[in-house]
Amino acid sequence: MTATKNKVTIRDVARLAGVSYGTVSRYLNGNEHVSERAAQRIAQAIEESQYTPNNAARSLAQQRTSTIAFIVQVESIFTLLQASTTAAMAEANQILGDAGYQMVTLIANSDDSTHRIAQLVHSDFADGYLLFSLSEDDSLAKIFRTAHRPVVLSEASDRSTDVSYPAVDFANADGQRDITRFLLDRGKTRLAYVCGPGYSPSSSKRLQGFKQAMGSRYDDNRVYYADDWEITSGEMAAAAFEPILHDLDGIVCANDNIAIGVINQLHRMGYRVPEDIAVTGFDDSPIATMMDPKLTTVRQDSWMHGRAMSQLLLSMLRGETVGPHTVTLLPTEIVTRQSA
Amino acid sequence: MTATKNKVTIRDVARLAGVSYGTVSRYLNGNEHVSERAAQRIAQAIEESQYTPNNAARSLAQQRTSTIAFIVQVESIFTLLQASTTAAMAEANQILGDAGYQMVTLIANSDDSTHRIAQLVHSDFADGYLLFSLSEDDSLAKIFRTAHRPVVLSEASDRSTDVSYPAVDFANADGQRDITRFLLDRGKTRLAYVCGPGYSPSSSKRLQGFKQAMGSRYDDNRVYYADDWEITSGEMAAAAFEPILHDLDGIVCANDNIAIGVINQLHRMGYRVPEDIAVTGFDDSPIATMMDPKLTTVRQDSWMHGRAMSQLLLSMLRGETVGPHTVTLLPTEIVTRQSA
DNA sequence: CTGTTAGCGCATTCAA
DNA sequence: TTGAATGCGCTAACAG
Repeated sequence: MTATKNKVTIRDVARLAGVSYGTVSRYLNGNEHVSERAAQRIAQAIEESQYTPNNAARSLAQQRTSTIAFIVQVESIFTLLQASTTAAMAEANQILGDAGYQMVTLIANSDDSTHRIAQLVHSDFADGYLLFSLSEDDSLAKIFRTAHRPVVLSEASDRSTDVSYPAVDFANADGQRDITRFLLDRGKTRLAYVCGPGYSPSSSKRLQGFKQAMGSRYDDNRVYYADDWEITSGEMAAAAFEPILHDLDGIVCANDNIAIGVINQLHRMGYRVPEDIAVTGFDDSPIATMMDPKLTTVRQDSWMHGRAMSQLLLSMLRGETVGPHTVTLLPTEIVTRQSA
Repeated sequence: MTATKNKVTIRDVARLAGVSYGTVSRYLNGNEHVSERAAQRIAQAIEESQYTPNNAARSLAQQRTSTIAFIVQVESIFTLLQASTTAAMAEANQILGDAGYQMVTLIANSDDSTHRIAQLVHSDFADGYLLFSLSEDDSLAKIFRTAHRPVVLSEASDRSTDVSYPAVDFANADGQRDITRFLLDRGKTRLAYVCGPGYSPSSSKRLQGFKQAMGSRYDDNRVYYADDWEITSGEMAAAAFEPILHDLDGIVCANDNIAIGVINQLHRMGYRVPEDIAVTGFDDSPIATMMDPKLTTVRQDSWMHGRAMSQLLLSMLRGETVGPHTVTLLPTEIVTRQSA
C-alpha cells in the first residue's frame, strides 16, 4: 500500500513472489509452463504491488502494440461533426476493446496532421488501421503501403488506384433505388433528383440507384448536382427546380441535409410537403426526426458500419487472409415518416 | 529504395552516414553538439533509408510518450453524438498536434472500458490527460491519482471530492443570466424556466443564472425540472406548463434540444413563437439554425473549449504549476435569431 | 564534437 | 517447470 512514486516493474513482482522475473513474464502472457503454486504467488504479488505492465516496453519486446488506430480523414473539420462518424467510432471502440485492443482516434484534416499520422504509421505504432474517409483524396491510403499491417476502409471506391484495401460500405445504390421505387409505387412518378457532390463515391452510387429505379423515366434535366452535402445546397436545388416545380410530385435527395434544404425552400415558395411534392432523404441522421415534417429517408446504421469494419479487421489480425478488393456492402432500410 | 521489410533502425542510418548511432540520436533530438557536416550526412541517410524512429523504443528510453489522451466519459454512448464534444476534440487535436503531441481519443462508456483506460493510465501511456466528462460520475477522475501526469477537466464541479484538477468550463451562470435579462429588457417579464437534469453541474449553474436575472420575480412554480437534455423533455415541459401558458410570454430553456421540444409542443397547442411566447435555448448547437423559427440562444464555443483545455495542459507539461482548483471560465455570447 | 556504454521494462530464447 | 541471458530500438551520461 505504500504508494511510492517509483514505478513497480516486473522484477519487483518477481521478488515479491519469490520467483524469477522470467516466470512472471510467462504468467502475464498466459504461458502454460507456470506451476499452480507460482501462479498464485505471482497473482498475489501483482495485487499487492499494484503492478501494471509497461506499455512501451511490451510493445518494443513484442513488436506489437495492442492498439488499433481509427483514422478519420476529413476535408473540413466540420464534416467530422456528422453523427455517423461518431457512431461508427464509438461502436468500433467497443468491439475492438472487447477483443483486447485499445482503439485510438486520429484526425487527418490538414497536410500537417496527415504527415504526422504518416510518421506514426510508418513507425508501426498500431497493429491495424481503420480508415474512415469522407473524402475521395487517397493520399492517406497511400501511407499504409509502408506498413505491413491490416487496413480496412470505410468506403468502396470505384477508382482504380494503386492502393487498395478491403472495404465495408453501405449498399448506396440499392438504398436509393428502393426509396425511389417506394415513391413510384405510391404514384409519385414525376420525380427530380438532387445529387451529392462529385468527389464522393457515394454520390455516384446513389445517382445510379435513382436511375435504375426510374428506368426510361429518367431525365437528366431533372437532376441537380450539388457542390456539397449541406442544407444550403438543398435550398439552391429547390430554387433551381422552380420552373418545373408545378410538374413535379416528388424530389429524391442524396442525403438528409439536402432534403431539409429542399423542404425549407419549397415551403417558402408555397408548396406543401408531402401533399404537393414528396421529399426523401438519405442517412437517417438525427435531424431527420427533428424536422416538421419528419423525414422519410433511407437509414444507414452507422453503428453497424463501425462494427463490421472492426470485425473484418479483427479477422485479418487473426491471420485470415482477406483480398485487398473485398467489399462488404451493408444493407440499408427505408424509414417511412411524414415527408413522403 | 530497396523496400526491404526489415525495419530500418538508427544503426542503419548511422552506418549509412558513417557516424556512430549516438550521434544520430543526438541529431534526432535536436542536440546542438552535432557538426554541420555530420548533420548533413545524417539527414541524407535518413532520407535515403526512409528511416522513422520507433515509437515504443523512444518512449521506453525517454520515459515519455509524446501523446496526450483525450478521454470522453459518457453515461450513454449517444451523448457522444453531440457536436460540442467532437468540436472540442478536433480543436484539441489541432493544438496538441502543433505542439508536437499526438492526441488519442478514448471513450469511457462502461465499466469495462473504464477499467481498460485505468490500466492504460496506470501504465503511464500518455504524458497528459484531457478528461472530457459529460457525467457527474467521478470514478474516472479517480484513476488519475496514480498517474503523476497533468490532467485538465472540462467541467467545473461544485462538489468537493477527494480528487481535483484544474478545469476549463463555460460561464454557465453568466450566460443564462444574460439571455434572461435580454428577454426582460425586451418586455418579456412573465418567464418560466426549463432546468436541465440534476446530475449535471451545468444545470444548477444555469438555473442559478436565471434566478439571478429574475430576482424577486423568480417563482419556483414556474420551473420545470427535466430528467435529461433531450427534445422530449422540452415537449413534456411545455405540456406541464399548459395551465399557466396564457400567463407567460417567455420560456427560458437550459439547452437547445429542450427549447426545440418546447417550441414543437407550443405549436401543437396553438401558440406562436415568438409572438405569443418567446423561447430561448443554450449551446448554439447545429440544430439551432435548422429549426423554424431559428433559435435565439446562448453560444458556447466548443472549439475554444478544446483549445483552452489543450493550452492549459501544454503549459502544465512545460512545467508551469497550476493549482488543482484553478478554474477557467469561458465567456458565452447571446445569438439573436427568431425564437425570441 | 563524437564514439562508447549502460540501461528503459519486458518477451523469449536457451539451459538447467 | 524455471532461471539466466540476450535483444527489441533508442536515449543519455560518460569519456575522449
